Amino acid sequence: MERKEHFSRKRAAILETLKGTACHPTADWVYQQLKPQYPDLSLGTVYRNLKRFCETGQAVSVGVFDGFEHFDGDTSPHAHLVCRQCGAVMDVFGLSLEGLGLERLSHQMGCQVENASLTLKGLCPDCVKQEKSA
Amino acid sequence: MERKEHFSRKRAAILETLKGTACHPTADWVYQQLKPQYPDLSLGTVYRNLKRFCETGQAVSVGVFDGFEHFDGDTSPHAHLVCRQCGAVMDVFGLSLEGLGLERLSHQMGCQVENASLTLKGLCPDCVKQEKSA
DNA sequence: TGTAAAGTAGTAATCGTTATTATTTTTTAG
DNA sequence: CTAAAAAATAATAACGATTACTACTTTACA
Repeated sequence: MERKEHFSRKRAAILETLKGTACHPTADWVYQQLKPQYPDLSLGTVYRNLKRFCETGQAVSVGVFDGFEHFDGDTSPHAHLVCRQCGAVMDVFGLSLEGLGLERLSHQMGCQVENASLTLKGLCPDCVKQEKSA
Repeated sequence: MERKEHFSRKRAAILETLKGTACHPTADWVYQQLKPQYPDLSLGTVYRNLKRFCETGQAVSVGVFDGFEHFDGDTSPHAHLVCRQCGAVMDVFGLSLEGLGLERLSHQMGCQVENASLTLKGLCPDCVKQEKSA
């Protein structure tokens, strides 16, 4: 009596595209990437599957920036940098939240912390260069 | 030849409401709070002023959760806990990002970090209690 | 293959947010 | 104390990312 997943070709392609990029794409970006290969792909399908991946833990939402939700196929804990100039979202590794004392704090507050996300805002390397040369 | 700000009564009331609550409200929440006292208040005015406060540094956006942008009148650096059960957004003080080495990292990456926000997800104290008693 | 469950395409609907325009409020000059 | 200019607002329409819906297609499995 258990639900059986029908793993479609398009679902696989969406997940593969998400896992294969480091650009933390929006639903529309994934859609545009796959459209040439799957001309009858529907944008709704991309939205539905991205949402599903987040629920099943195969992906995470990085957040909503400038009105667009960005996704990440890398579910390992790491931070992100959002560029205020070009809107790019980049991985930032090497910032461990282990030493912050989250466990002790959640015990003190009486809450339950299941996830911690660190988001930096500023300028990406490319936009830093452009600003210097200007 | 400089622009002069006309500080209206409603703008002051919106900022006061935002500064006077710890609930990290949405635009609509602020609107509902002020509606009894200002019956002709327009929701657009609340949106416009909240956006303006963020631009002028009088407030910050905590992020978009479940489709609603949440604001905070406390611009001092601190983290937030978003409850997945009831949607509440709470302040979390006592988590300093000073020791993470952001400066060294931004120098290594060649980027420019202007802001760092830490957002925790899980259960707020109230929902932890409810879950225990269930 | 055949059948039922799951998935998708195409389109309409939803709804938080923003833009627009006429009107009102605020500032400041005379 | 007026009055004109600048800024702000109310009311409404428009926008656009996301979701819902329905008929059709694909997948899993006997």
